[in-house]
Amino acid sequence: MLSLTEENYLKALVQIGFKNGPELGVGTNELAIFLNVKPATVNDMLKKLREKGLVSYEKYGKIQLTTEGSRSGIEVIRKHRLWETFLVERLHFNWDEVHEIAEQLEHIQSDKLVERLDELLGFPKFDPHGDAIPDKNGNFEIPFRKSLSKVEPGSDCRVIAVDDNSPEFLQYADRLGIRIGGIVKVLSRETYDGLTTIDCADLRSSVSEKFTSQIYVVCKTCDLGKQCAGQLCEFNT
Amino acid sequence: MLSLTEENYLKALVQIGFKNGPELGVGTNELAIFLNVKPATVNDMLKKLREKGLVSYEKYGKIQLTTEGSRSGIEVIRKHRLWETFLVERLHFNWDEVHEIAEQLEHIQSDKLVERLDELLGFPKFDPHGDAIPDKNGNFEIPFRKSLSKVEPGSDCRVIAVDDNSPEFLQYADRLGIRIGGIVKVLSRETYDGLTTIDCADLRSSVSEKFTSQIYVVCKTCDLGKQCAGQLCEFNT
DNA sequence: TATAAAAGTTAGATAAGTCTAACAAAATTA
DNA sequence: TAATTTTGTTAGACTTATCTAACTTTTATA
Repeated sequence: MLSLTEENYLKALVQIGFKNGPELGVGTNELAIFLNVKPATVNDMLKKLREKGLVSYEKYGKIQLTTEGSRSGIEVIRKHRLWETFLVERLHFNWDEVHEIAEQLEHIQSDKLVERLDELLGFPKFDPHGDAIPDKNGNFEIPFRKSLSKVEPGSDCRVIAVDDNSPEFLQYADRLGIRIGGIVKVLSRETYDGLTTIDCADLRSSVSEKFTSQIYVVCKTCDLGKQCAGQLCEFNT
Repeated sequence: MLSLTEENYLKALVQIGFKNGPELGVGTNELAIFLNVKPATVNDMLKKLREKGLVSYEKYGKIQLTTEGSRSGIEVIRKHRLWETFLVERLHFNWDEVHEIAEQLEHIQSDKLVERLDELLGFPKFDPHGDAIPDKNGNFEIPFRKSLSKVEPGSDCRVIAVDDNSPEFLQYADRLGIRIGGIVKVLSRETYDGLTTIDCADLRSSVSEKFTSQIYVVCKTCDLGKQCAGQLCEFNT
């Protein structure tokens, strides 16, 4: 049985692995910054997780999840994303309100509860931020996608995910008319600083690269999270 | 902000108050047994709760909840019972499976979540065990009711609540055909040991006083949790 | 390659919630 | 009412997860 804290460490390691590639391993400092604790704290916890067979690492080396550690971390992510989906779809929360609550709900211990929740929601593959929900075996779809910051001016695209779940970011996105499944027209981009002008839901906005890099899109004829059939898709290159 | 442990102490004090009458106060040992910890532990926690203005007690005296402590304890009970109702009504759990999970869910911090859940469920007044669910102001109905162990042989009655939420008890009740809202015919009772013979859902059973004392009923023509109009109700005396 | 910077480790401390063992007060009962 | 039992308290210790400060190893750079 894992403590809440242990679950958070494993979840963090999985999440950092998603970003950097799991084969690279994770450093003590990196994990400390991610979890907002001190490196010394991470070091202590690592010894405990290693004892339990959840991570492998040697002194001054990189941290790697074991199969078991990865399984547990992915399970926490599965629960988080299922609860977020429940909160938005069944309790009518906005997408910027659910992250904090799901941070609590993800630690509820009951396999049966998770399976029933999954069933209630119709076995969703993506959560309200467009992130893939692992199934009960830990498998999930990694859809073809592109960062909005890399889309050629002149293209129309469909938002399928956002990479920042903070209320600040999500409320800003809301104000610009950006939502999962919505169409964004990329009008132009400054070469100097990457500032991009977009049309979205009848609103024209100029947005920073910091912002556009957090948004993932597919071509506008792609279905949610699915690559276009054939070679016609402009994103498929 | 209360810790999970503090919430459990306050909830326990409210629950013991429901049983004994809140005006009596609660002893250190009694609370320790209820929470399955040692009296020394309770003593320490009491000092902390007193510091926070949640309980009042003097050395060697009885513990009393303050208004604020009572409000917090009732809120935890509200959340517990709403989650139990959700688990049974929306996720199709049996009544014997929900207590443990609700023990975890009751500590999720989000007022908005609780209100939305209440709304989703249609502002229920009773949970799957027949216990009253406090509303958002902490008010709840205390229905007129009688213990099955005190019902006169020859009477027909309707089960409205059970006082033991353990899986063992609830599964036993299930096997005998007892459920909230169901009719029980009391056929006879031994004066020696209180053993009662009942008919329920076409099953005849003999059940101990330990068992019948955990079951609350109204007269069979009473609606769930409501006293009969007029003076005709046989329980209304 | 020598040195400075960054990353990682160790030792010792703290707070929350728990325990045991010893003791003190209150309640019961002989 | 005196003795015994029950109830409640205190002191000191343990565990988990965290910290700071000092130190070591690795990496980057001048």
